[in-house]
Amino acid sequence: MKRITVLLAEDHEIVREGLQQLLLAEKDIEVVGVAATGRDAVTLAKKLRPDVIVMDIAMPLLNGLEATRQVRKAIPGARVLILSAHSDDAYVEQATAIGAAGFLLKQTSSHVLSEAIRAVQKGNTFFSPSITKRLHNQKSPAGKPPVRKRVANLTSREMEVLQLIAEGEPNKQVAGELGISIKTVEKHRQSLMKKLNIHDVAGLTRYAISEGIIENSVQLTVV
Amino acid sequence: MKRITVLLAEDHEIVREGLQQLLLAEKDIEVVGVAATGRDAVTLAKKLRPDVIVMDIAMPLLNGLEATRQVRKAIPGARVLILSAHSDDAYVEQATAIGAAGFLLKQTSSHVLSEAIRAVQKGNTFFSPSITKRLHNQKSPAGKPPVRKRVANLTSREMEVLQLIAEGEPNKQVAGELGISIKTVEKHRQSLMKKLNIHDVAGLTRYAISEGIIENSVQLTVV
DNA sequence: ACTCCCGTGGGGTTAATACCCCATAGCGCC
DNA sequence: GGCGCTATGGGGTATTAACCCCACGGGAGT
Repeated sequence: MKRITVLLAEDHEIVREGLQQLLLAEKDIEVVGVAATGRDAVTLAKKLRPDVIVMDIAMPLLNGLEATRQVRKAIPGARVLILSAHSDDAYVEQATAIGAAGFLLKQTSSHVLSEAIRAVQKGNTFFSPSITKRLHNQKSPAGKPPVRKRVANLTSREMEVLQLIAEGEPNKQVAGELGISIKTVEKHRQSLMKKLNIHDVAGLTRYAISEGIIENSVQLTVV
Repeated sequence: MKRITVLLAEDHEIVREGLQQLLLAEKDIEVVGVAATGRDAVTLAKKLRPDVIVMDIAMPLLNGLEATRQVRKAIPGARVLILSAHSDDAYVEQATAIGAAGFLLKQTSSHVLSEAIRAVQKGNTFFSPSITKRLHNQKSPAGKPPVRKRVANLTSREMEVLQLIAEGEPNKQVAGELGISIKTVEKHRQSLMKKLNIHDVAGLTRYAISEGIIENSVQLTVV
């Protein structure tokens, strides 16, 4: 029997290994890779080509939604199952917009995880029951649902840079992690500042938090 | 052999069951109860009297720190191991102040969890390495109380400056509004950076938001 | 009385940022 | 083919931030 290969992207190691342990009990599922950042998730997804990618949203360096976008750009058929602690409408909406195959809340029962993975692998979609319910409630045909367009008109690269800025990284470090020159980072920085009409780091950080690009109070003090 | 009895308090079911699965592999540890809210944790702790309580901070109804306080009030000898995604100094300080036996970050390796449980059960304390390091940097005596200084307690002036920084004002503007010199603003800035162990504007902004010093949702487009 | 801390300022250095100029290459689109 | 956009880089400059040094006066403890 061919087992379903899974890439697990979740930044908290204890949680990640817990999930791995859970999936270990499923005989038809095999975790072939794990990632602690969105960037690693993208890299490993290209390399391993797993059947399903289980992707947490709140991750350092590159958040799960942006990582999903990049993965699906590189591998159009990739099946991504979003795993999130929060069920903000903006998250769900973005997830579906970028072609995520499912959206699972962390507060749902754990045995649902394997079900969702199987469903997604088959080409179906899988959303947490509470989310499905809410989507239906909101599917009012009347008027205009406040469908806020993504995040301004930022490009994928600008979103990446924005996240790293909001996580407190100086341009030099951003450049190193993205493998580009400081000048290019500066360019992206200025572009997104112009687009957002926000011209200081504090404002960008507040924006990133309010848009869910990063979690509130991310402590990245490596020290 | 008497196994160490553990009460697991964590609101996200998937994560909780993952942890449970992890602990299932440890032959000397037995999870005798689980709780999804702080209130349940307190109730179950009184009823089950476990050797160790593993307590997440972010939980509905009653957060983990407050739950810990109540548990230790009812059961003075209770051993509580705090489990948190964030390592804010304020959290750590509060945790030690209310008599938590340990503080574990979710981003530490999972096998540390069982080690920490064993240490705590024996009456020792257990803190994540990175936290220990930081506590030492803040020059606490090597004695029993790991910390006694008010770590995150800023002076009112520092609080003022922090708010203005987080709102995106440069030092010059802050100085103007407070009617003091730029040099003094710089001084306050450095003082609070040292106290919070946060050394960039983005981090200060995140901290200010997480502490409720400024609002998140509002866009302060002063420019 | 004496120390500790707070608030107030000044002097520096080095690094980083915000903002201009410029260019090349690739891509989709009409 | 040209147009717009994206991403990549380089050259500047002026401002700001982060981090040292130093000082003085005034309250609050002990």
